[in-house]
Amino acid sequence: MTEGRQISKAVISRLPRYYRYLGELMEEGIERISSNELSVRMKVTASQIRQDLNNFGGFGQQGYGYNVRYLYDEIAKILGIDRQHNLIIIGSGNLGQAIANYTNFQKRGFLIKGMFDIRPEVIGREIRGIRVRSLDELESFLAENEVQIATLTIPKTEAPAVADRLVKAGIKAIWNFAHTDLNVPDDVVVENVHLSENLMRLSYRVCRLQDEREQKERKKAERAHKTEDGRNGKRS
Amino acid sequence: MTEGRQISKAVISRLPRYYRYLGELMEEGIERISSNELSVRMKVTASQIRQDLNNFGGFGQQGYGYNVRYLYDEIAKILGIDRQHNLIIIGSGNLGQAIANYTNFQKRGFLIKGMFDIRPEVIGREIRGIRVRSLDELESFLAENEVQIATLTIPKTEAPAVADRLVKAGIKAIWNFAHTDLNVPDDVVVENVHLSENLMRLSYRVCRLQDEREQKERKKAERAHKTEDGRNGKRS
DNA sequence: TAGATTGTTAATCGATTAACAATC
DNA sequence: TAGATTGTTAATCGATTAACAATC
Repeated sequence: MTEGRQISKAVISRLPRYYRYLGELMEEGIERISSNELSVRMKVTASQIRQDLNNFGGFGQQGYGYNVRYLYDEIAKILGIDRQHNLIIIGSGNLGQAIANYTNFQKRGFLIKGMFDIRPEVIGREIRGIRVRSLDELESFLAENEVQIATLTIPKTEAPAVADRLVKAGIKAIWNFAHTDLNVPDDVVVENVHLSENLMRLSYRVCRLQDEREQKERKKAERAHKTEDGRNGKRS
Repeated sequence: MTEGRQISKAVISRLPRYYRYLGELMEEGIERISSNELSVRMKVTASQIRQDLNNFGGFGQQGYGYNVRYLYDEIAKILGIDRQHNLIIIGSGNLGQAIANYTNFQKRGFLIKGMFDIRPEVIGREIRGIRVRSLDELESFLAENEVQIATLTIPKTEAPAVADRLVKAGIKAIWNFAHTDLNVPDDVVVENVHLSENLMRLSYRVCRLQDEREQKERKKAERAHKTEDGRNGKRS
């Protein structure tokens, strides 16, 4: 991995997708692939693939292409999913449970060490063998357990205060599902999953497509109308 | 709204965030705001805000700024969240339930018309007053009900086949939570929420920050070592 | 060796920021 | 009117694509 200059955010956000496709190739038993073949599958340019990968070093071989397994492992290293990440989930509602139940995360080295909630009726319950603790225990738990990542699946009203507590307790990263932005120091990573914003983008695109369809139909109707006129009036 | 040329994806993806901040301003009772004030709150440049908004027309007024309420409503129109969107949820697991239970979506005009599953033990259950139907009923349900959007909260193995059925049944948009890409015709919108990819980006950033910290400490240790040498050896 | 395909430089394209005239 | 702030053009910056020499 070439040290030094910053790698652009756009490149990073594409890496997990490369990783996913390489995983699928491995499942298909494909051992090598050229940037061109991969570009067809992924619907991106071969140039972009080569450019992206060369940010981290030469993983390919001229005249051969890329070794699928090797590239897969290298990307895992870059993304840090070869290491173990300990995480806690704050908010044991449906979303928190969905994450706790998604076994692929544990497979990728993301280990759920604890779950927290403020609702008395859920505290003490077990979800996939993880006990739901009272949020009061947050600080003492973090003092005793090494945890890097906190998942925030709580209402937006509670999120900023909890985020502050997490930062004070030394958490390194927050995976934020609350519908609000969090203010944290520079050395704390926040990755937002704003589902409602995602749904609005979907809405925009649906509406634009609908508008297009309607416009097309209007034009069609207009043309039909003109032909009608032509029939009744004079023809050139 | 100025018709014509395509608006860039980057602009669209920022609109929901503007919308969120404008909503908060309204709650605070703020009636007008300048691009500069807003830029401070949102941590973007004022130039970008003005440039973004002017893609859709002049919503502001020189010497005054923007009327919060007016801008809020205009963005809602652009995003199409002033209209009603009917949706179904396919997969009634934790993630599907989380979406069904998130009342803000209904508030924004996204109405959940039905839920579907293949697991016999959940079919017939009610979630927030919505009955979980067998996936076998999908086509007949869509024939009888006007539904634009389908939310896919099912395993990646099932997703492509279900997506095909949805497209055939005339669905206009898929909100895809399955960890796979879907192949659909051009006139069907897909918005992906790939949580595992999001988590990998988080992992990358955590690791880079950790590496930085470690490097700093190493340098510090080196410096300390040199000083040590200096003490024992000669000083200039 | 010849053919294939990478790694990398150069060219293009698009998005962001700066600047300022228009105007409320 | 003077001051403020937009709308918009121009300048800069960054990301994507094309091209090709290097090399397996």
